[in-house]
Amino acid sequence: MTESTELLYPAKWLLKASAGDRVTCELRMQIISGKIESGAIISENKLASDFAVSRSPVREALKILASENIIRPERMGAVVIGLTDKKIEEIYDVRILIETFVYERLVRINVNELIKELSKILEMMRISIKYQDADEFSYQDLIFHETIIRAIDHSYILMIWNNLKPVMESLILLSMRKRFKENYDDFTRIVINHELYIEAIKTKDRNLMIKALHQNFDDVQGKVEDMWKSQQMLSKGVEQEND
Amino acid sequence: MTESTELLYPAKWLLKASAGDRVTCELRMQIISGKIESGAIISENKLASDFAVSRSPVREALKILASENIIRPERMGAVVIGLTDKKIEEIYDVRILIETFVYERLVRINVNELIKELSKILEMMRISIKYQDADEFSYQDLIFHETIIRAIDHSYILMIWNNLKPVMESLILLSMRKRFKENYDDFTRIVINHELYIEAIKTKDRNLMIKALHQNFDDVQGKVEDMWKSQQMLSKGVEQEND
DNA sequence: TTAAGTATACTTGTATACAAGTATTATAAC
DNA sequence: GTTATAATACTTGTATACAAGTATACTTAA
Repeated sequence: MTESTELLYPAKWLLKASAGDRVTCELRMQIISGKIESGAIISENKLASDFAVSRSPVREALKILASENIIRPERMGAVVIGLTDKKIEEIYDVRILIETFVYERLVRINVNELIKELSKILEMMRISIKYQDADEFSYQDLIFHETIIRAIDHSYILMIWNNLKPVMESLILLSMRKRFKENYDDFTRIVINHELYIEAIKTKDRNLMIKALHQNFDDVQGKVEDMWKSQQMLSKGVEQEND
Repeated sequence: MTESTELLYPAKWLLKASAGDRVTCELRMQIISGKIESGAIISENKLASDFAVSRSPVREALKILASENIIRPERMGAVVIGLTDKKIEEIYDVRILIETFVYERLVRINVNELIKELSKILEMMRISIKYQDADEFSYQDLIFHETIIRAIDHSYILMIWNNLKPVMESLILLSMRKRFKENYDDFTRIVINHELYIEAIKTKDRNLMIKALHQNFDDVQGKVEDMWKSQQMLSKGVEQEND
């Protein structure tokens, strides 16, 4: 078995992280990128030796990935589920669901601080694009949406976001890295989309909000799916020649 | 410190469970019931000796309870957050959110099997009431709603439910036990509410669905809150007696 | 009495050891 | 060759040991 020592998850995001977190993030990336294929059976001992850590942090990682539904624990070993097209659509179902809920709350509160914060993040996104830093851009993109969600101070909506976030993060990382290489023009449009977001929140025009939201997701969803499929092909390309 | 050896979580639900699960469920009940008060600081070592297990299953429990937002890990020890009125309202926000989503899907699919399954569960609920088995009733109540959610085969909506479920379970257990003793008549109304649910799904009348849903939750929400507050008082009263 | 520094008793994170159970493989009987 | 049984090499769950870091308390100096 050929083992690539290259890490998929940004190393700088794990500087102060525990071994458990490192294994969790890296293993998640390997599963979602397709480096570890769906259906594969993984065991704690095997992973522990692969990552050169003990079973303790690996157990922690497997518990988390199981709660994210990308692995399924069985009698002996866990089965890798990974992501399907259907599941990616479902993720965006939930994002639209909670962001719609959030917007309904936002129109009833003062959003001045939020607008300022979002503008700042958008500036950061522009810089990330300028320097072609895909990982930083992904980070800011996620923070943008998280900031909106946090604004309504709703612990269980935030909980849903937190449960969704890691898988989203992996997906977006993989997608953005590819787009920076092959579809650099996409990012101009993404920035415009986010400007629309801010405008919709500022004007508190409900219809504009809904429109911006769906426009963003409908657009992004297709893109992310395409990119993800490409990524799947890419990673499988090495060993797969049929079709 | 006075320690009650009485378990809050139904022992029969943990017959084949691991020590980790046992600690998780019991600790969750102790926090939500108020037996362990909000603001209390808990440490792995202390809990391990309290539950007479090693730190391994305790660590597992704390990770889960932290993801449920009822404890907050800090530098040294974790702080008990527990549930506030606001958080209980938020739980029901999310329940309404996802069940509304689920209903929108249900009107587009065949619900014959679902109706049959729900009718069966409702029968079980009636038996539980007849024999005044609060724990069994709570279980069937949760299963009723979970069955509806599972019917649309949506992994991320189900994930939200699964994240919400344990805390819901604890809340409902505490609420139902109290109501069986003090508000036995409530259950007639609960059964009628669930009959309405089934009818709304069967007829696929969207307005009836929404109405049934809100009627059920608005009603239950107030009740659960009241009962929860009473439970808080109750458990604190007992503790004071023991001092 | 007060302030600073050190000793001690905690804490978590990780590695390792052990027990109990399960799947697989090898062996023996037919 | 086929089937039943035993040996084995795995698996997870739990306990324990150890390392590194942090808060607390005590001691000592001024």
